[in-house]
Amino acid sequence: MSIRNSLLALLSAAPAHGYGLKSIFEAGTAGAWPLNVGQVYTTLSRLERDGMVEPVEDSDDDRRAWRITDDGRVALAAWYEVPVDHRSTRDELVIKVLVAVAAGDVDVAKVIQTQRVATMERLQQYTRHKMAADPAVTMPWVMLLDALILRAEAESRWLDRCEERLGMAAASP
Amino acid sequence: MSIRNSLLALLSAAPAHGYGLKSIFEAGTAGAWPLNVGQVYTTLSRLERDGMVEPVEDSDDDRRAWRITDDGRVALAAWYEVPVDHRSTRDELVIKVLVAVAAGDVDVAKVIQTQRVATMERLQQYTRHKMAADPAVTMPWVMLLDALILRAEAESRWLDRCEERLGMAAASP
DNA sequence: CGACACATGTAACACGTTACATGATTTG
DNA sequence: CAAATCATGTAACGTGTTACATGTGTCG
Repeated sequence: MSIRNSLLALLSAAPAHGYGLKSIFEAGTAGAWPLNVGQVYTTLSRLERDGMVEPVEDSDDDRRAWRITDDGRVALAAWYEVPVDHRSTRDELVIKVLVAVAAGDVDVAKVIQTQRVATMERLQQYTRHKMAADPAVTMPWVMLLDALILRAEAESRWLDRCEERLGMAAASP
Repeated sequence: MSIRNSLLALLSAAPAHGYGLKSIFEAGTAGAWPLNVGQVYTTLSRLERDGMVEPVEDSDDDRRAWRITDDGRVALAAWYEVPVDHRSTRDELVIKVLVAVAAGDVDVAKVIQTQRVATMERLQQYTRHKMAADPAVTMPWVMLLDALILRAEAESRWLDRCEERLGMAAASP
């Protein structure tokens, strides 16, 4: 629902047309998540179907502009008010490790090691980016980097802890 | 693809039937992500269509057991070998905050505050669970708790940092 | 006997993703 | 003029999710 709600959010500030929404979304998320234009149009159709947006008629323009409806604003407010809950989001790394343990026939230590190497490499990349970035750097870009760094650090710590726990379990039956 | 790959992973250890896979998956992920049985059957059909699994014929049993194929093992190995990359996964919280900033007409501080309250509450819950859990507690359950705690801590720190940055930006144009 | 776990499956739909077709406008 | 950007849209498909229909076995 992230894209759906994002479009709604961007339209709440001002009406816009499909292509514009793509640009605003990508700029606002620092280009981290490229958005296929086609998806914007399909998502807008679905939002219209659900009464969340409506076309703005303007005979002088062959582009189709969209406006958020009152129902749309209600849905948007709900998105902002209800906190994100990670328990309900399946985390692929956690699943991968837990399932590897459950399966029993997998070299979990190797999986953890592979992941950690990648995570640490990325962590260095992010840090380098942040250093290189002058204070004049854009807001979304820094905020995104912060998020990636903190997440990578947490992940690295989790991997360490998993290794410990699995080592202990292997030592004592 | 998490469920798809998880089923493949569980079948790599031993053949199993649909209902059994549901149970093993849920036990292996500490009940955190309940799996609708129907989904197991649809996913198995798709895996069969793609040549990843095949039915085990056994006339003595009216249940349908499944076995992983060689192609399935190749796909599974790829899953284990390719590290998870968070840059490609859209993080709903990050999107929400960045989009709120981009939209301009949203009380971002309030969104951050709401999220932080929820995050801190959950953090306490997790910690309590961990304390209550005797050392005899199951492996997947502790590993999952570790993951949730570390993620919540990282999230809380990120929210703090966002608040700071936004405060600074508001102070100096 | 009734409730619950075991067991299989289908139908319908949600969102997300890519590829494709098509054309106007801008800019080097 | 050619290439890039702006601009709209459709078709087809992928995974995930829920609701529904249906039946057997077991245990208190």
